[in-house]
Amino acid sequence: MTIRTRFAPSPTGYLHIGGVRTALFNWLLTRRHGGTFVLRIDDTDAERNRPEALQPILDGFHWLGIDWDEGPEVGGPCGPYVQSQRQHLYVEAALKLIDSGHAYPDYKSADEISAERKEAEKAKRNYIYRGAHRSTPPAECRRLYDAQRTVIRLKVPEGKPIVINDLICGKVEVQPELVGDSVILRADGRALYNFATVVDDVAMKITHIVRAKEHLSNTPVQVLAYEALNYPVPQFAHVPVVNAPKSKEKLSKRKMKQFMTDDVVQRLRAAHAVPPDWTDEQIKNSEDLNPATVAFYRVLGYLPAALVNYFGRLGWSLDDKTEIMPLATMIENFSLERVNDSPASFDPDKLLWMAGEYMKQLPIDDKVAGVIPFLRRANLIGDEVDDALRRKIRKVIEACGDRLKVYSDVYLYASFLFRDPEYDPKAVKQRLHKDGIREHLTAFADVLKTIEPFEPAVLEEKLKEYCDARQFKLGDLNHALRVATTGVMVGVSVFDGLAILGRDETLRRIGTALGLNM
RNA sequence: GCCCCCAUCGUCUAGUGGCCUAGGACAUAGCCCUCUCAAGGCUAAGACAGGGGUUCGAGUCCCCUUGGGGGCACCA
Repeated sequence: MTIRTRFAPSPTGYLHIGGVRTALFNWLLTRRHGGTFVLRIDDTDAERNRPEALQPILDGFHWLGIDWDEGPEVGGPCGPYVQSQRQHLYVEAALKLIDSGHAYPDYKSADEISAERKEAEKAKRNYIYRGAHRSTPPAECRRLYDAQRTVIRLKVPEGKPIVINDLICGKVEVQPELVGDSVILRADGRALYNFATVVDDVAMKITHIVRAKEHLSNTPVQVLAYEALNYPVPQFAHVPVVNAPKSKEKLSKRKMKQFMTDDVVQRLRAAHAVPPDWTDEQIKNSEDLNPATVAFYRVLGYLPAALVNYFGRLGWSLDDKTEIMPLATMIENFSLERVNDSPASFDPDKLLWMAGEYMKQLPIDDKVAGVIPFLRRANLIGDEVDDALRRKIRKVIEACGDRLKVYSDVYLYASFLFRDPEYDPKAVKQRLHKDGIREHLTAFADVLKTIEPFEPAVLEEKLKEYCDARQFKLGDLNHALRVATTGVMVGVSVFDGLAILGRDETLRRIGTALGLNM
């Protein structure tokens, strides 16, 4: 039997990290077994559905390299893959259930029910709803419904427990008297999630439903729907939710706000990932560029392979040691048995570490190609990249070395190589206002005029010579050179930096720095 | 309130009754390297929620307690 799985996001405008992890598990399982992965858009709730909200989700998957065999863009034999276009199927199925005695129309108003529910809550009684027509004969139910449309409810059969054999949670039993007769179709014919998803999963021949644990409580109703429709119940695997960092609560945008640091805001601005007139506060409250979304990591220049590896390891493990593994290894070895039973907290620190590991392994040419869009967006380079510029970028990347964990790190370490320094007053005060620095900087500038070739190793040698001869602390002059030429205290090696700047530019900047009145 | 699920270092995890004096990774701290920042090397600190069973033997199986999470919709 070949397996068929699906991921069914609702179009919210962004791809959430928790969703990606679930999608990834589905995808890995499917690729492992050579099955078919279906992407379906669950937009039954019109209020949540914005037409432009789908593309960011598809973009996110494309970027991560998670592809689907059937769904939007690619089509397939079970389409359409958008629930709003399948409404007639849900109506059809619901009517079938009325005729077979598994469902009934219900005329009690939502207000009345919620009032009863509130009352029950107040009295600390459990509220399980059963509609008036649950014992009305099917033909009569149908006559009533045809005469006056209303909501249709699924009739929960009493007597035997509902059993779910979950691939991750094991056997879960629920007593039917604890499950209310839930609405499957609204009066206007729109289906509810619990019903639409079953009808679609049946129509799309889904064999394995891998989804977040929060759906486990919905599952009994869905199982009843399968049984009522007389379809085989698929395999369920409820994966534990992803929690917020160092937290026991589900990951949410609000919980991630603390990771919108000033550094992040600066990078987002530099990359022009947000409108220039936004305030810091607006950026920090952004809906789609939030540390709980995939797009956030994309605009900061995380490598997609690192995200896939990280999320693949969140809640699943290969063995007792392996952290970094090629995608092929993950696919070959993925199994639901090794998915943890308990929730896992998302750890941005570990993700960043992993991003660095992937960046280290990336061939230099790929790094150059990858960093160019980031330089461009920040206006550090223009649209044209000629050979000379490409060589320079290559040198910059080499100089950055392992400092570059994500592409936006280039802003931090190497911006000065593409534009004039922005002198940080603190750096100037600390490094340029020391005793003797001005004199030595001036004198060493004369040395720089004669250095040949103007390359890192030679520069380093000459600086050492200069300092040794005058018994001056090498570090002090070095730091001064850095601040004079870059404006800041952190960056690539001073010698690499000077060599890339070139002699004339280096001397010009030292001159500027010496004239600085800060 | 009711139902369901979960429980190993701060975090991700290994552990499927003896291989466990509980292993690895991130983060943390110290030292080394060093022109800053990274990277790298070495070291340290750090966990079986508690209580009962079962067993020759329990992190591992069972029960209870506690703690946490999710759900109880004409949301998905």
